[in-house]
Amino acid sequence: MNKSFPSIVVTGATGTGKSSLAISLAEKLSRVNKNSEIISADAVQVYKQFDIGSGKLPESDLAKVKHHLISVLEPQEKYSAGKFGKDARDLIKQINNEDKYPIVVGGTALYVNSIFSTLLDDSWHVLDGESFLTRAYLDKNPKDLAYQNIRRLLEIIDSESHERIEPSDLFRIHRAVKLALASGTKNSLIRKMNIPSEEDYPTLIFILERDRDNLYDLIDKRVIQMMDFGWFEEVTNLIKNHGETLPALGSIGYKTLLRGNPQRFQADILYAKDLINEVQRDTRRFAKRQITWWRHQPDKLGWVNILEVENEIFSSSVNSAGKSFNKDSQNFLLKGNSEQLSDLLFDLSSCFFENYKQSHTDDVRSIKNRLNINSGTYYCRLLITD
RNA sequence: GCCCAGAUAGCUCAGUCGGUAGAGCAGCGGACUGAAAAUCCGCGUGUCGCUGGUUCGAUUCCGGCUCUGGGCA
Repeated sequence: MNKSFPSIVVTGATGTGKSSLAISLAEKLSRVNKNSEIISADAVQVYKQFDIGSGKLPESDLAKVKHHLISVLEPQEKYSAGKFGKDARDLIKQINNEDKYPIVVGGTALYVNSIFSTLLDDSWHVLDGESFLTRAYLDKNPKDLAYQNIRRLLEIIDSESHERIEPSDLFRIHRAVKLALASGTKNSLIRKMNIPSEEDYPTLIFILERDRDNLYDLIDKRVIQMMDFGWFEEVTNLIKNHGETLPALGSIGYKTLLRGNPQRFQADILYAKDLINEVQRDTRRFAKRQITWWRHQPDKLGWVNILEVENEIFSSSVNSAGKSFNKDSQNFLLKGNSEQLSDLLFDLSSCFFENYKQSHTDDVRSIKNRLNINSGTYYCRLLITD
């Protein structure tokens, strides 16, 4: 029997309130004897000691529901979307096997996708950029790291990637070269060999949205709050204990405070304001990138909007909850305040799990038959209005 | 009250010897396949303070008005 492992995902831009919404969802599920556990999909929250700036909820909140993949790595450890995908899939299986319901929560889009979508298969784990060939060629020929040379190298060994990648995107050029050298296979070829695993991981994805002004306002306020909570001291301690080369120190805010002068921050109000403004701006830009991603990603990956498919599973839930939220048929999204949407999340999630449980007895495909649609991934856009 | 300077994009400002305008920052749009809070690409968004005059044509020159700085009283 080819068992599949269903899960709920709560994602969206930073500042939309994913984490607390997920906890309230889990609490509601537990009241009807559906125990759930939360898997964080956040590239910074995985690290210990990155607490304030990564926006981790306080211990008291985290303790309400079992959380995974938060504060599990030492600051100096390396992590990646591929590792996350494997970790998350293992956890989803494990949680399902205990007859519980996994809720994936986080804003790291590639991590979310890596669970059930078209990332590389596990077998490519060996390509960690540490292979013999990679080291032998790239790291011992630093000259070839120079822009022109590495582009030419990519053109020779993988012309398709060379075409596809923006000439100035050194980051991706390096990676394509490393991948090709390490695997002996073209990156572009590997991409074609990807095995989608949606069928094994039927997923209902909630994409949280807010009006732009509202979101930016929340972000600006949250940054100030983080500074009040001692974000600068957090960075200072990280540097003192581990140096300045930690992987997560390159992330938003941390990279700004890394350059900052703590004494001057205390003494010079204008200086402090400049630093804070920069962190706020970077966070806003990040949110904008996330919005762009989630605006287009569902179509690109062929996910199914539950409002566009009037199927028997969701329509009853969507319609019966009609009094507590607004269905915006024009934009295919649901509107409501946090509380209303939390109820809706609960309705749709229990419906999704219930249906799955009934129909997957011996064949994963039966859930599809019942839904009468041909994908394992459904999504729903939720506009939070408070 | 008088004198001087300024008024142009969301902000700071440049510019047009008269032919309806451009930089930085902010912003907006997009990409994204194992570092993704990363990395990269694209886009000026405008009653040139208001109002008369000169002119084929005024944001530009002239007059008046309003506002904002600074100075003198």
